[in-house]
Amino acid sequence: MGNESESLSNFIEDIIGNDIRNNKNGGNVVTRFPPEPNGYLHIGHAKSICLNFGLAKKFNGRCHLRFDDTNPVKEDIEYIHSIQEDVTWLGFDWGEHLHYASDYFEKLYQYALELIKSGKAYVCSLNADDIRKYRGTLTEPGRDSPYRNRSVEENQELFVNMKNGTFSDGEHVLRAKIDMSSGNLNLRDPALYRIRKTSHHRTGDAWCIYPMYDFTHCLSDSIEEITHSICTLEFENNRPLYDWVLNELNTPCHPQQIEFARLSLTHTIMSKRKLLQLVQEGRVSGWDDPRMPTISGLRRRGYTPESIRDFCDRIGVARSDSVVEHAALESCIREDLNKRAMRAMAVLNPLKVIIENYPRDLTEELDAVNNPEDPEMGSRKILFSREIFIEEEDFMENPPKKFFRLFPGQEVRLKHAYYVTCTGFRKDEKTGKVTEVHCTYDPATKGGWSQDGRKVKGTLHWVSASHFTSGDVRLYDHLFSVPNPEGDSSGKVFTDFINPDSLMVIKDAVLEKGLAGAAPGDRYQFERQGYFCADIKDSVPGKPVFNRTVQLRDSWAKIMKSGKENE
RNA sequence: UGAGGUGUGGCCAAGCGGUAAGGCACCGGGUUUUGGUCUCGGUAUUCCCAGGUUCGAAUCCUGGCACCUCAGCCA
Repeated sequence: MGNESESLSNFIEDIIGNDIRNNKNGGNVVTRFPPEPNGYLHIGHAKSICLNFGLAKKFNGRCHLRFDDTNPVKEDIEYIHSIQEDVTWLGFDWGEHLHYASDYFEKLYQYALELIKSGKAYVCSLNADDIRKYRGTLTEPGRDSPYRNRSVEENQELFVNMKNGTFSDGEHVLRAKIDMSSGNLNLRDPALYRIRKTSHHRTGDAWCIYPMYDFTHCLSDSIEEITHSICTLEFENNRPLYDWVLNELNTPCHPQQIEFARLSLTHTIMSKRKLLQLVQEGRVSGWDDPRMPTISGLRRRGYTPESIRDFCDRIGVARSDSVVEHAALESCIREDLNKRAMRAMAVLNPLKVIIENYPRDLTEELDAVNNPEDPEMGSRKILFSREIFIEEEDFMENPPKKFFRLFPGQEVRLKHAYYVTCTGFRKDEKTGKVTEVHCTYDPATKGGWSQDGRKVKGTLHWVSASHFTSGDVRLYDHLFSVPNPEGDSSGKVFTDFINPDSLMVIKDAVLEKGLAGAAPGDRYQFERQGYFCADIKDSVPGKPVFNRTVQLRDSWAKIMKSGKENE
């Protein structure tokens, strides 16, 4: 890894660079990636992972993986496993620094006691509804809770009893005593601890009170001696609270919170809640459905870690809200796979071609280059015979202008094989569908070359009709048919925009024989079509199943499309 | 109408007072046994708007406008 060229520096690197120059934090750089284990990681997280681990690498520091597991009702061990797998797959290593906020529960509890002792926190016995009413609104200040002035002793006793399970959920809450009239609502005596009589996936029933994000995150950062705590823009309003907690308490250090814009991608969604909904409602096959923007979905789709890292590099890091076009992601995987994917021929919608002057009982072995971009990948043998399959769309009875594939009288090249000329075809009288095409071949063009210098405009991929393997091919498209599925202008919800054609399954496609040996996860370019990956769950040698990662650029399709639009 | 942010081509994004990088997308030429790749060229007289400072402003100042975030005992 790491062959990505050093991307242009961003504002965060500038800040850290300055800090190092000023010997802040003794010149150390320690970052962290702090996911909550309540869902699978997605491409937006990849941006954060690349940023945090990338910064650590660039400045010779380290990056921790820390699970922000303070809400047992939403979290699960399954997510802890998947997150570690995904970060590792992306190519990053947290070394010894795998941490859990839950490991700090005791320390956090002591800090809370300290805050109570100094009169900066109190137990509030208002119910959730009343707390909201007392909070005021965006434009009106809030009012002090009637419990705001309980004595330190009373607060201590109450809090200890909260911890001991004396009370039930929602009866009390520990609050910071800050400023009920602050313009920043986060400072209007935010809740620090709540009672939750739920077992935690790691601490079991050891606790019945759980700390809130604002209390936990800054202290966890400080405990781990994080120097730069990087998060997304929506936490900007929480920064004053982050700083308040660290200022009021006696902590190891005071990390600097820096916010950047989260990633949005067109034609998909990034909300974990909505992705979970897609999974739960069975709209997709799971978190790792190849249409999902999750790391596991992209992996199954055939994306490489390198391509995702390159993408994160290209999109940059800034503070303005942005929506990156999905085409930018596709460009990255095409560039990567063009260089490394083995070529193969596969016919998705077969149309039989009979080469009339080719001997009936002859089978030839022909050489096919594995990757024209990389001679070191060598070549393979492919089988040719009198009857072959070509792509249905590569033949037209009445072609439009500039169609240089097969049609009556036209000569084309069969890739790696021969020049053939169409002499006729058969059609189903009822459907009007072409059922077979007849050609003659020129024996002097073996390999696809003509000694007489005769040029041919079209080159088709093909597979011998008596030498092939069959397998299912899954053609994926955008999960959503509109660029911004979140748009609720017309009262529609995101599921209304699900693309009904996001998955098209081709049963028993005609595949070059060698493809029978594809191992799960193997990636190929099917000539003239796109990049495909043998499914890591469903593909087995001998009966392969391929997922289309991305199509090749198709300027012919573009011409046809714009032609239709201009009609 | 409170507080905090952001506005540079279709989409990202550099730029930090010296005369608009780069990528994606798009358009056109060339090469090509993938209508792929590669390659060459084109695409912002202008940086949300209006004033001002300056020899000189996307960069500094003033005033507007637009958009985003915040009223969970979620993170």
